[in-house]
Amino acid sequence: MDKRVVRTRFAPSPTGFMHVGNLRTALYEYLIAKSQGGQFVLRIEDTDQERLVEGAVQVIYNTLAQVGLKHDEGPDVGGAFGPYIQSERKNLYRPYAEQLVREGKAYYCFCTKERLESLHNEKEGGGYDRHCRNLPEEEVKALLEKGTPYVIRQKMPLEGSTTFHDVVYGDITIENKELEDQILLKSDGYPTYNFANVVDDHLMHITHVVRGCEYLTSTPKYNLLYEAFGWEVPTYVHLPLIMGKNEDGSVSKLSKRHGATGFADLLAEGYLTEAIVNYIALLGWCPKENRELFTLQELAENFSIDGISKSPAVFDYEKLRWFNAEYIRAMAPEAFLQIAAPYLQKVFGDRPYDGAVLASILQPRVVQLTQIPEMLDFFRELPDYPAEFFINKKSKTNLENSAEMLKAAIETLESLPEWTMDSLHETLLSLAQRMGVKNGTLLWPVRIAAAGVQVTPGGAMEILAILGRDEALRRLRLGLAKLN
RNA sequence: GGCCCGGUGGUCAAGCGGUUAAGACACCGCCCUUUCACGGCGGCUUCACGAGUUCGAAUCUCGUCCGGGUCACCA
Repeated sequence: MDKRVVRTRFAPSPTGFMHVGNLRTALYEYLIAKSQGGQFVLRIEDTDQERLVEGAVQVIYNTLAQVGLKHDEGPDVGGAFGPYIQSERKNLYRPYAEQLVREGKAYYCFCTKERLESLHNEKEGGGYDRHCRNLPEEEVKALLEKGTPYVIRQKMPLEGSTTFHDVVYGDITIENKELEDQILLKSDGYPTYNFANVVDDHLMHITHVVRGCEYLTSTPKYNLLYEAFGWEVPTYVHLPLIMGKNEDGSVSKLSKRHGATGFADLLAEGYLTEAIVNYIALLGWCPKENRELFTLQELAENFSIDGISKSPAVFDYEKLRWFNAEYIRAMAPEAFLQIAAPYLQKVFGDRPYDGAVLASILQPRVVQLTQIPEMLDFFRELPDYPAEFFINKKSKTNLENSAEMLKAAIETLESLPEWTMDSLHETLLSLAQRMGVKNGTLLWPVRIAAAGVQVTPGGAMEILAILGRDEALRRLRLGLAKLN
């Protein structure tokens, strides 16, 4: 394999839930690879047999596909370094672990979970006491022959320190005495995440290990493993965490209590895929150029590792909403109507509606698609409203002239040959002119009568157009009746 | 608690020894206007603190404080 080719991997464990933090990691991994003409690999890390979730792998495939993070290799698309699911690689890890045992860099540990637990409870922060680190060879052999369950642990150096380099955080040094003799192979024969990760990243020729910075302090263990095997250490890229704001003003790792944190949750709340991607790309990364709107393609063209920030970023739903609104406004009306269809269905049912007019009033106003039904509810059914709604100071309307306006409007509109935005527009404006009143004086009562609410998306003409002649006229007459 | 990382407005952030310390979101005001939006214009708020180094520090060093992460047969 050509060493110059950048290869990154997204290595999620299938939990059935795509947290935005994970999604951002995947995005950056993709962008780092693609911005340098590299390859992006998907690997499923399902070594925890107790946590398997049905259908979870499919969620990963679907999310990546929907977001547009196309992987070059993976369980579903194949590749030269498969299999890409760790459970299918199970037998491959043991020889590596045993190699380290032979070389004196790892050892069998027969301690029971109970012992470890009590150890944990006894002295706080104690950790494993390396009880089995120096068991006599005969004893190990005897225990092994008896079939005693065991794990394989890595022998950490007792003294000195380990320094590694991270592209975003620089050199980081950790005292070796802080490092626990971590488990490589679990008693069920599966490797631990840490071990499988190193072995697979090496075998799959991953050049850049990109992950959240919660792994920063365990990175020396990785390096020690690479060293033990004599493998080349990858480039580390640790990402700042995404935080959520708590009610008391403090922040902590973004979690459910902060609101929607899953990609699917965000979609259900009416956010667009492109807006989510654009927003999370900017959470912890800043482009050279001072701009914010990027397609995935444009992100790949502009991404560079030195723009990654060191400090944690608070997930701001307000900003996400702004991105969403921007994307909605930028859509072609047809495309907008298509994604809005399920929400429009709630309002109009099977009734036909003028899509063009609807899109024109909705697109500048909708921030989250989920707002649509509420925003348009007055179309579904005319609300019961008080006559006082007709009184508006700025439009110079009162109960008397509102009746007058409605009467005139009804008469004019009844004979309107064509019920379109253009003709409504022209007719109503010229009517106001003829009556010698400002536009608002005529249009306020018309809009109130047509909608039955004081605040509406769009103006009187749009509402009339969408309502259609019969319903529009019916509502205007109802309004007039309210004033007599 | 030990260790690790961070700290520019409420939030995301630019900045890499000399700037009037960008920009965006949010908020406030004005304009536009057919209500609400959109759009336009303007405003508000920031270098955590203290010592150094330097002619000069948001930028470099140290300390303090604050915040976060991590200490599993989870990943």
